[in-house]
This record gives sequence, C-alpha cells and structure tokens, in this order.
Amino acid sequence: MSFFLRLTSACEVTILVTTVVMIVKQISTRFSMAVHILSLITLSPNEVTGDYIAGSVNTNPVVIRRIMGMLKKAGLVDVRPGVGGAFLLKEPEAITLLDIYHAVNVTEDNRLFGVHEDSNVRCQVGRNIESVLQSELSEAQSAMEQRLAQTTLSQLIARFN
Amino acid sequence: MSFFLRLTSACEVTILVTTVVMIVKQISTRFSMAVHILSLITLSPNEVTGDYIAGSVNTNPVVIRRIMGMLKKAGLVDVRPGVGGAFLLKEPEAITLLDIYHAVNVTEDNRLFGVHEDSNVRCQVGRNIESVLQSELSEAQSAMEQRLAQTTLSQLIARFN
DNA sequence: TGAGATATAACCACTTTGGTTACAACTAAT
DNA sequence: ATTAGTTGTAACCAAAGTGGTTATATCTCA
Repeated sequence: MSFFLRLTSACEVTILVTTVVMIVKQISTRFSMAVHILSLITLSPNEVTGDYIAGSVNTNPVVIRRIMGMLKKAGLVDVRPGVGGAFLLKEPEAITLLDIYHAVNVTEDNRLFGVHEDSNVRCQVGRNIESVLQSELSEAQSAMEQRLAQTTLSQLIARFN
Repeated sequence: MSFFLRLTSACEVTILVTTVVMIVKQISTRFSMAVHILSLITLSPNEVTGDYIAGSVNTNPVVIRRIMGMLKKAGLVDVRPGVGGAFLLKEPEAITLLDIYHAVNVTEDNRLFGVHEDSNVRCQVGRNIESVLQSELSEAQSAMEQRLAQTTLSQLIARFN
C-alpha cells in the first residue's frame, strides 16, 4: 500500500486504515490453553513457571508466554519476569469462562459472525440483509457468551478428579 | 505501508497519522451469504440465476455457485443446471437459521470451540481439562445454536423494509 | 556475576477464505 | 442440430491466523 501526498501548505493529515479479516473454522485453542494455564496457577501451592505449564499443556514455552501475556494484559494474572512465577489477580470464583474468552480472543469488534458487506442496495434483500441478520446473529452470540459467563474457574476446577 | 511526500515549496507541515488496524476473527461470511441467497430465492416470483444473485450479494458468481452447491447437498434447494434457476425444497417457515448454518459447514466436526489435545496425563489439570472443558463448551455452543434455531427464514424476511 | 526466568522478534509450515479464470456439461429455444 | 445461457468444478491465487520454533534481550535473585 502506498500513498502519494502533495502538500502546498501547512496542513493536518489523518489516515485511517481499517483491515478486517474473517477466518474461523474453530475458535482458537488459545482459549482452552488459557483455561488450562489459569487452572494450574489456581491449583499449584507454589507459583508455576512458563516451562512447567508448557510441560502440562504439552507445547512450546513460548506459546504459553504469549497467552500469559494476554491474560496479563486483561488483568487476570500478574507474571514476574526474572524470578518467574505467576499468580491470579482475582479470586477463581470471580473469573468466568467469558472473562478468559475475551482475554485471549482479542476481538475488538466483539462479533462472532462475519456478515458480508457491500450488498446491492437496489435490491430489497441487499438493502436489508445486513442489519436484520446482524441483529439476529448478535442474539445468538449473546446466548453463547451468557452460557460462558455462568461458569467460573473454581466451578470448573471442582469437577477435576 | 509507505508514504511518499513531495513538497513544492518551503513550508511548515504538520502531519498527524492515525493508523487503526482492526483484526477480527469471525465465522465465515458463507453463512450470511447463504441466508442472502435463500432470501432472494424465496422473494423472487421467478427463479433466480447465480449471476443475478451474485449481483445482489456483490461478489463473483462462482462464490455463489459454491454456496448453492452446499445448500443443495443439505437438501434446502434444488438447482437446475443448463436452464438455470433455483427453488426451495422446504417452506421458508420450515427453514431455520440453524439449518442454513449447518448447511454451509462453517465449523469443523460441528464443534465451535477448538480444544488442545495431548495434555500431560501425569498432571491433575492435564488429565481433566479436556473432558471437563469440552462438556462446558458444548453447552455454550448449544445455547448459540438453539437461538439460531428459533428464527426461520420467513421470520427474517418479514423484517425487510 | 551467573543461573534461570520472562519478553519479544522473526520465521516457518499449514490451513481457511474469498476471489478469479477456465472449461466441461447441461437445457431450452430456435 | 446449433446456439446462447447457465450450472458444475477444478485449479490457482493472495491474504491472514495458528501453533510451533529458534534466537536474543532483559530481568531478578542468590
């Protein structure tokens, strides 16, 4: 992408670049890994390191650190660089699956369903489909998220054998 | 991204560059396009061709044909090769958004959430996380799908202006 | 200062997606 | 029968996300 600007006087330029990408066959396993990570932190008597967590999740430590960074940014955990170890910033009774879902999915637009745009407005369907369908799909998304919000980290852990 | 600035005379220039990049991961627009296609077929007095639909959706006809093939395989429509035109195989009152959602196969193995596998079984969390989380996520997926099942094609169309 | 940990950049192979071109097969009208 | 218009696919493409990997810088405590 390139811009050619010729300025003849003092001015102020605002460039807004919006990129929207839509790809999801399945919601990323980052979510389930994040739940795994938080479960470990909750259950361990000592603070756990990224390498230890990687051993339990069975993946590369960098993958764990990437997710830990998101959980940290979301205010769910604090991680100590250098000495190592992480701890919860909220009680496991106060952390829901929805909190974790939001932490790792980084959906600024917070929309599960992609809806095609630029339909032909000269057609009745094209004029209406986007808004009508979007409101309907938002309801479906809400139903899913409300179900996630009903389960807390502590409730999940309580079901472990 | 690159900027090329050519100044024709000495002048003071203030440039404010605001870059907003939104990356949104969403369920494929195949789903919304499929709803668009079925709406057109329902509303049109004559049978509509793929090219006509492509004009309303504002995309390439092959994209439409691909989705029509999925709807055909799901038993929702019949398409006449050669002469062209498609018609519903079920009444629009009997087609729900969930039917269309399933027809276009937007999720893998009918599971919305991906869950990491091969966790370390020697760890309590690793032993339990997959089954416990999977059952919880199935509930959330179900909540979403049940909401989609509540809306029929005819109800959606009734909201068009 | 050294050991061990986190943070991050860079790169990789793989996959889905939406779009596109090309071409074969089909149907009805002429 | 020929022809025009349509559907059905195959093949290819660029863009983007994902999970993994290596390498390096930074941080903390003993």
